[in-house]
Amino acid sequence: MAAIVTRFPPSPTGALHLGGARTALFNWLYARRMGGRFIFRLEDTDVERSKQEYTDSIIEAMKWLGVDWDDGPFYQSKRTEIYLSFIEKLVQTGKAYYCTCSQQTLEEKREQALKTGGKPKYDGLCREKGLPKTADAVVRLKTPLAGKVVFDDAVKGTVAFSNEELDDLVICRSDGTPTYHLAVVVDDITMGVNTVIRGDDHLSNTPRQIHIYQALGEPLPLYAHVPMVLGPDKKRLSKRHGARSVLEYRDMGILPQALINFLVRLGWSCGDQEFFTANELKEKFNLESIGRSAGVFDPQKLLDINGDHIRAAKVEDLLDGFRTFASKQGLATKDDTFDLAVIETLKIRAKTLEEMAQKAAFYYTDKVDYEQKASEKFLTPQNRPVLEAVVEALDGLDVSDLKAQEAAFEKVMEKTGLGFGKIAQPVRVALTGSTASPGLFEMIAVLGGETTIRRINDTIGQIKA
RNA sequence: GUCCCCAUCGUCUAGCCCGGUCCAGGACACCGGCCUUUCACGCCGGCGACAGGGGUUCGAAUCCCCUUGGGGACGCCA
Repeated sequence: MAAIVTRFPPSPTGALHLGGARTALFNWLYARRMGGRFIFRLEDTDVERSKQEYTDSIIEAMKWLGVDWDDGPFYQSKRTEIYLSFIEKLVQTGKAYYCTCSQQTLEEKREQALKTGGKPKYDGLCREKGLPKTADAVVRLKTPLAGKVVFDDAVKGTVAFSNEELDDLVICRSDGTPTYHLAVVVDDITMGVNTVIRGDDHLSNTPRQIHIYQALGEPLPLYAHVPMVLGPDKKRLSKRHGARSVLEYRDMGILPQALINFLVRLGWSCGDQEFFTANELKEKFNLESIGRSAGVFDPQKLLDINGDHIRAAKVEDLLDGFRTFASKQGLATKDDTFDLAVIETLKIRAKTLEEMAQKAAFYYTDKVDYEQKASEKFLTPQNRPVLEAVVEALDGLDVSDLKAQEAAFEKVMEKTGLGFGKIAQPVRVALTGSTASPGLFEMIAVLGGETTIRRINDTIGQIKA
């Protein structure tokens, strides 16, 4: 059996969004799983809407996700001659013909047909005219008038379309450029693509493309039409649903492996397993377990799985990302040892890298900002002696020794007659400004004895007697 | 309008192909509780679904039909 060849062919008319990213992932994973090849191609035949900046951002997104391709990127805009030769061949063999119907006439006919409840399809006016090539002529494919197109889709099963539903589609525009259907088919044929995994919005385009394959006498690829990704309102994902671009998720502090995990699990399953690494996916992904119905994108679940991936990651692997977000928030991070220790205390508490950096702010500040509620509740005159006792107990102590810290706090408990919680909270607020933070001992160990004592003394100084 | 696709908890899904082990399992969210120095993590428990109607069958979430609902396509866009 021939090696599997898949491809991801976005059109650079916008950024890479979640739906597209999932399609890319499926194709990539399937090629990897089958030991095949994965091709990356840019369908930029729409000169009006295609932009270089979109191409750049799509590539950036692919790289960020770690989706590597074996061939490409290919640009359709550079392959015009190839398409033209195929179009020529189709005309030559009588499988296609020139058509001079004006766009306006066509548009009117379409509207008329829609109004009277008919099918808005081309009426085949020029089909048998044998028109010569002229400046404003388009080329249309001669679609079979009867019979049906039947194909076995890897996710939808057997799908059939009656040819009577289809019309003679334009394969070459009057300006001489090929249309989408022609270009895709020619590309897939010439690039050896034999497995087409794409959104099921293409399902009804498939019979048209099959006709092109057949007119060319080429074998069909295996089709796998995956269901759409919908927004929370059950509508197709679009700009209205908030953050769309893959890169925006990166900028929110989502880990690429988490986004991959999330996206693949949206529409594909492996029993009850929820957590996957990319490598695991390369071994397990298959076409059979792709679901048949559309799925709603749930940001909450993305956050949750991202938290799982943060927790599963080694602190070293989180370092760069953490620093990016920390500096974005104006934090001056320190040396590796310190920052790594910070991450260690925060990784089970953060759903995103952004959140982690926010929670880390107190580690890097000189002046702690006390939350008003926390301050009112815990930085009270009654707690002043407690804080003084803590300073005394911690003075000169090696705080990296958690056992020693514990012993020191026990001394404070004895001296004040208070439970640990009563002592910990004021200290926590003094150190972080907040009532919620990492564990007291681990935090003090990271901060160091000197900083800890200085902060508590600062606090004591601010408590009104 | 026509054609195509789809239909299990609010959401992602397992189960469906090869009917009985499913008065339907897991996860997110939500609600309790435990753990505990706070928060979080973790653990335990709760809430919560086979769209409706007909068949077929001893028996249907699983097979068939219809209805309804949702999505998609119908371009000299991709």
